[in-house]
Amino acid sequence: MPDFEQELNPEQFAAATGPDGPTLVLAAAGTGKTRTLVYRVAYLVESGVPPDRILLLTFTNRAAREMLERARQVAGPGVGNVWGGTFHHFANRLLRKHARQLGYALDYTILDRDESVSIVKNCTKTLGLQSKAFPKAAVLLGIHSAAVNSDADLNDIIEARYAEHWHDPTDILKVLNGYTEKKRQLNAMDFDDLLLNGLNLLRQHPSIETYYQERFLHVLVDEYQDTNPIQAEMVDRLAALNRNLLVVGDDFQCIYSWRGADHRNIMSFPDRYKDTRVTKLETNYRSVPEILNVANACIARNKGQFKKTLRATRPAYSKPVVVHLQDGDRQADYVASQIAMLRREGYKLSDMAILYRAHYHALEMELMLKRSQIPYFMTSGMRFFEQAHVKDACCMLRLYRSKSDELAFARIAQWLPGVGQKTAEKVWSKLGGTFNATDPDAQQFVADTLPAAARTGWKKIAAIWSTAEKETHTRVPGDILSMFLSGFYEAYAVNAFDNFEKRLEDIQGLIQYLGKFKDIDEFLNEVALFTNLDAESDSMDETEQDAIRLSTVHQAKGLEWPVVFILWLAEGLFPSGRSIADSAEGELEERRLFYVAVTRAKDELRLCVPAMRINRDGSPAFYTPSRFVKEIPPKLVETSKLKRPGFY
DNA sequence: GTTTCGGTTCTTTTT
DNA sequence: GAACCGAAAC
Repeated sequence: MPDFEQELNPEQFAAATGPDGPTLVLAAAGTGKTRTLVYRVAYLVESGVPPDRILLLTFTNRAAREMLERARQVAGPGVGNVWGGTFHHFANRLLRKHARQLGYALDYTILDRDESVSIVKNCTKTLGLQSKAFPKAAVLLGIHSAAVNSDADLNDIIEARYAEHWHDPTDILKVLNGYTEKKRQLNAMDFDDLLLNGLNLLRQHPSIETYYQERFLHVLVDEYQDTNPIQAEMVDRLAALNRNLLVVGDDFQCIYSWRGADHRNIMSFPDRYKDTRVTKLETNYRSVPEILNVANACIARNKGQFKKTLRATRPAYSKPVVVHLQDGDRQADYVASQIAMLRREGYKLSDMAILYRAHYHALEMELMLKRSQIPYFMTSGMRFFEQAHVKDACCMLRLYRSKSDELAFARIAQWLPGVGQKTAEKVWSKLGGTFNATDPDAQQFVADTLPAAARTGWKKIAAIWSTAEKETHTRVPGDILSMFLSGFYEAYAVNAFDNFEKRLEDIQGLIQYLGKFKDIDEFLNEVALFTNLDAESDSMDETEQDAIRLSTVHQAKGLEWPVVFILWLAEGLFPSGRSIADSAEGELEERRLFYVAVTRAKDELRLCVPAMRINRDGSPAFYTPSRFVKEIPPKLVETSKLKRPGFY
């Protein structure tokens, strides 16, 4: 039995070893929130709670994995049976078991963004509504998603968004109803459906709800400030019987309200659970006091929050530096030279991170790192599993395992010359909506139905499934993809992509990655939910090299580095122009985002304030410094103006 | 009727 | 880069 009292500070100890019942842990940044959760899980297991009756909901799958790994080190191997993961992941797990109750087949597919967009586009076209004046598919999906995630009425959302440019909601509703129907027909769910259906399972089927209420003796929720109403209701329902609900969060760090997160969930928690024990974690172990001073000054401007003040434990070090720069290139120069300097001081590249508001803000920085041959990791805007070639490979597996995956069929068919969307649709309807990839007759039928130019290619693809089926007892999942590469895709990729080498390497990486799964189905059931961070921490790259991290602030949530650079602190960029235009709430959330960025840093913080940016068309745009920089009391930072490159 | 190709436009944040 | 649109090519 570990000595909890010795390994935790009094605040953490109280939270980790507290009695049953509703508990709210207000954990300011860097106060050992993860540590507390880890020890709470370990404590529960040590106290005799069966691990598989504990549910730990986290913001990323990686966070759950890391916490459970650490808890295992404290409390032993049994911890591995704790249910852990994101809300989407958990809902998926329930639905893979019970989706029939809601009218889905259990092998439903999960639609990613692109697939959702193209379905909505088709609906718009079918209804004859496409025009310049009609909202684009992505916008429609945004409305739909906002309605689902904030548990609001579509009409209200439409009214709020189109207060100025009024759209008749009937057409929008028509399209979105079409989208819903099509998803049903495809036996598919989008990300929002996972959450909503997961909740509906509990709402509509008392026996299922009771089963899980009894099953989970303890429910723990991380990053509770970023839950939306759907997620909050799901948690409330799951914990309703045993009432052993422990939520951890920091209202200062609520940065996802744009996707329905409502920090009122955390604010009102003590009201909803009258006997809540509230523990505050305010002792910060992460950052030097100079950084905390900046963070505290920043967040003090946001009113209406739980009062928390970060208390420093580390000795004084040096003040964060505000650097005024001419433009993005100078900014990149500056950061590169600082990296070199800090490395000479003994920091590793993996001790440093470069954070920014939006992916495209990293452009000059990335080029500079490439030129200087400084290795970097970047979770780019495009996710690994959303890239065309990776989806191609996945569809190959999907159609092998499913007889009704229209989307996978259509994707595969369109690799073939002379086949586009229409032809793919026709063949699929002639198949009667079902296709068995390993059935020679079905393969032949498709060959006969396709245009002549497509037949050679089709036979190559079909042969892969047949071979896989025949030799399946000796083969691991990745082997199908190896055959796919050599038997078809390499030749295809060379003609289809200019950077085909990179893409083929990615598929090789995917083949490696598949080795982690029991079988193809286990992989396919969850692939749509994998994020870059998940894939990365599973080290898809076999080379674990020292590299600097480039990331959006959102993706940096929960992480920390000794050295942090924040780029593009200019009005309109960070804070983002769109956000502050949207509503008064926008500025508050941007400020919380800045707070999150600042509190990632342990030792060194550099705030970069460029004055100019070259637009895409080559014209210059001039910027004033970010309000968040101007708000910092001058005595809390060092300020330097860099005029000429080379003199840092 | 479909597919393919080439030129144009625009980047918030993500499960 | 990649999504969109219009026009050429099949």
